[in-house]
Amino acid sequence: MSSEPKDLYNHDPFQYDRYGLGTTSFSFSSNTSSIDEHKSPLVVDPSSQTLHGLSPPYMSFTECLHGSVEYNTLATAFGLSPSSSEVFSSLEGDNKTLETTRGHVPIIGTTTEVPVSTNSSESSFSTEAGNEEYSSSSKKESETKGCEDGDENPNKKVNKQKKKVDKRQREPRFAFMTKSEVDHLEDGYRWRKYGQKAVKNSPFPRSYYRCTTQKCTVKKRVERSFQDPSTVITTYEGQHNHPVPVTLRGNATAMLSHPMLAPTPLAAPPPGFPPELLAHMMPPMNTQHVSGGTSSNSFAPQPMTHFQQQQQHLLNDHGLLQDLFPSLIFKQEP
DNA sequence: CGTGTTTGACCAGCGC
DNA sequence: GCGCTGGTCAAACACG
Repeated sequence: MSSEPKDLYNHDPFQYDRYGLGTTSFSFSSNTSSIDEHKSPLVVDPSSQTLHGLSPPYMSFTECLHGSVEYNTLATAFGLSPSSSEVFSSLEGDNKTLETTRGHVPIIGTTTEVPVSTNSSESSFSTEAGNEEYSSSSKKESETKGCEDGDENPNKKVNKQKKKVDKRQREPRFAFMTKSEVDHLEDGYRWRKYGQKAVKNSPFPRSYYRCTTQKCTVKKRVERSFQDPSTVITTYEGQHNHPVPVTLRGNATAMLSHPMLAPTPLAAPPPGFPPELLAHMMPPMNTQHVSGGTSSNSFAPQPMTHFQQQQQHLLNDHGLLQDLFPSLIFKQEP
């Protein structure tokens, strides 16, 4: 952790791991139609302590995942299984570190020690299921529509804001936590910071970023856990509708950053999934140990797009991932 | 000059 | 209704 942030910033997330700084926790959070817009999917961090197995209440879950990132484990993690819910529901009482005033998203699963690097990576997944339709309860949107047709609103700000809001749709959100001294982790995409706000009960501000690619509405929030300042919580919202900018040092990050490289048979993270997370997810994802269990998994089976299939095919055929991450375990073939 | 950051202001939603 | 907070805007600014 004594490395220089600047240096780190210029490296891809995988290198964080190599440098021993990339302990990452993840939290998926697809919006549900029932989720209020203000129910931030932000990870409610059980804190790194939990993730590090220092907190007894969560040990069972961690234990269960520890050393065995079975696919069904992930399935459980993503599947809103009762056990998981129980585990993390307790977090709410214990720790409101990252709980927003408008709501929070419990972490419903964890996985640890994905063999990405020599360092153990510890991850936690969280999701709120479903995201098919945008709840009409979104006041912003409804209002926008209401004002859309006839407004020569003198207030330009309001006008533009409404326009933007009008475009806004229910986007899948997910978050992950990373042990890093760098706030804004390089994930392959180009981001433009459009805001920063002080976070209640936290000395660390929250930064708002937007993908700079035209037509891409993906946003992300970055904040630092005040309980564990070494932990950065990044929340992504939306899906990239474009490839990763090619300028990316030509490394694996660029490829893995591709929005379409995230799909998995069971628990597909939203497209636009950060490579950092993918680095952790890939192995289990490619593992075909899909336990039949969680068919009710609400996070699941996003049908692959044509492009996704192409990418998947490419990876499988040429073993690109294996080449890039020889340390990863791929069980794609029997 | 283009791109990205900073920062104060504004708006909307929620809880009391 | 009011205050608080999250989220966003946009002008000013910085930088290569």
